[in-house]
Amino acid sequence: MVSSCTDESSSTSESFSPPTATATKFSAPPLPPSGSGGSNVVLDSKNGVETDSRKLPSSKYKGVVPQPNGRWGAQIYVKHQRVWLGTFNDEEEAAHSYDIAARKFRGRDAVVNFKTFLTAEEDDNGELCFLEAHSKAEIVDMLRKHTYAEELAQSNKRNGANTNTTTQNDTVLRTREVLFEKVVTPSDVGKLNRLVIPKHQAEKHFPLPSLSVNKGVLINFEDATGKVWRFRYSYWNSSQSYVLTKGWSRFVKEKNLRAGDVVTFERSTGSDRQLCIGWKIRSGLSKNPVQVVVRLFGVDIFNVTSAKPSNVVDACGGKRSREVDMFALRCSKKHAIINAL
DNA sequence: CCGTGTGTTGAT
DNA sequence: TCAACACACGGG
Repeated sequence: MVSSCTDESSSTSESFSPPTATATKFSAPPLPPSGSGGSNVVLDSKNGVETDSRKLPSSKYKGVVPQPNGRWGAQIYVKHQRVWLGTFNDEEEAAHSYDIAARKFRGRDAVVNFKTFLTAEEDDNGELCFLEAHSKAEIVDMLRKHTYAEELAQSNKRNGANTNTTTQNDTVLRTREVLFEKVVTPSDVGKLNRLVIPKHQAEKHFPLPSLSVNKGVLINFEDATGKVWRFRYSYWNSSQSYVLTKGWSRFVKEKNLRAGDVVTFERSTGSDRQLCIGWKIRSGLSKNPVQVVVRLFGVDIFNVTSAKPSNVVDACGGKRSREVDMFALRCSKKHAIINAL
């Protein structure tokens, strides 16, 4: 079940910026009175040592931290930054959430609290694919909202119901007609948060209803992972150009698009005629050589051009691999690295 | 008012 | 990376 996911661990930087929500639905916890209040000091009967009761009990689980109200928080560190995974009533629940995140962020070999669920081959596959099929941000969001189990179950349910094909290989069956491609410019991936669509292509494939010319319309595009991207599409009189605006920068960020990369606009040939969007690293500069550009914090460190014929590095809707970042992780000072190179 | 989750620090 | 700790912030 190779499915469409290529990139080993996939994904890069994503924004995990859920609103500072409160405990979300779930069952209201019958909280123990625990030290929400006073600054009492308790005497430990065994050794007569003073123990401050305010001190929170540490968890035996990795990635789990105590909360002042007796609940447990889960967190994982990625690229020197903490990613908050939510708060939970049970220590174990928090630990499990950490495990899931660890697998998503660090792959199947991640060190986790409960080895159990990551050994099986068959049963586990469903979860592996599920993890593959969702972005890190989505997984984190599910964990924080305590909806992971539910969504996983639903996903499995869907797959189980469809006996017609293999597991998740509908992406293989789904054929797409390429409408056009664009080599993105620096400004397409810059701070302008817009992608200019060549006029000819725009008018040919994305005609704007005359009424909407000014306000623009929202268009959904599905990427190779099945994720749907919604962009505002409109015409800018000032520059007399068609552009994708709102939502575009998210795509650039998640896919880590760089100037020179190619964005592909496709349309499903199926009955749904779903619009799709794909991307590849650099265009076939010259026919075939594969170009491996190693970038560190946006700086091209080196640039290997192999003799291998296989054309463009297709990102498969996944995300640009980040070997370099893996390396970078080990160093604390960005500039130190750059200078060192 | 209360809990979450961030800011921060020090240790591994 | 990681957990401990303090507490600012935001929801109710």
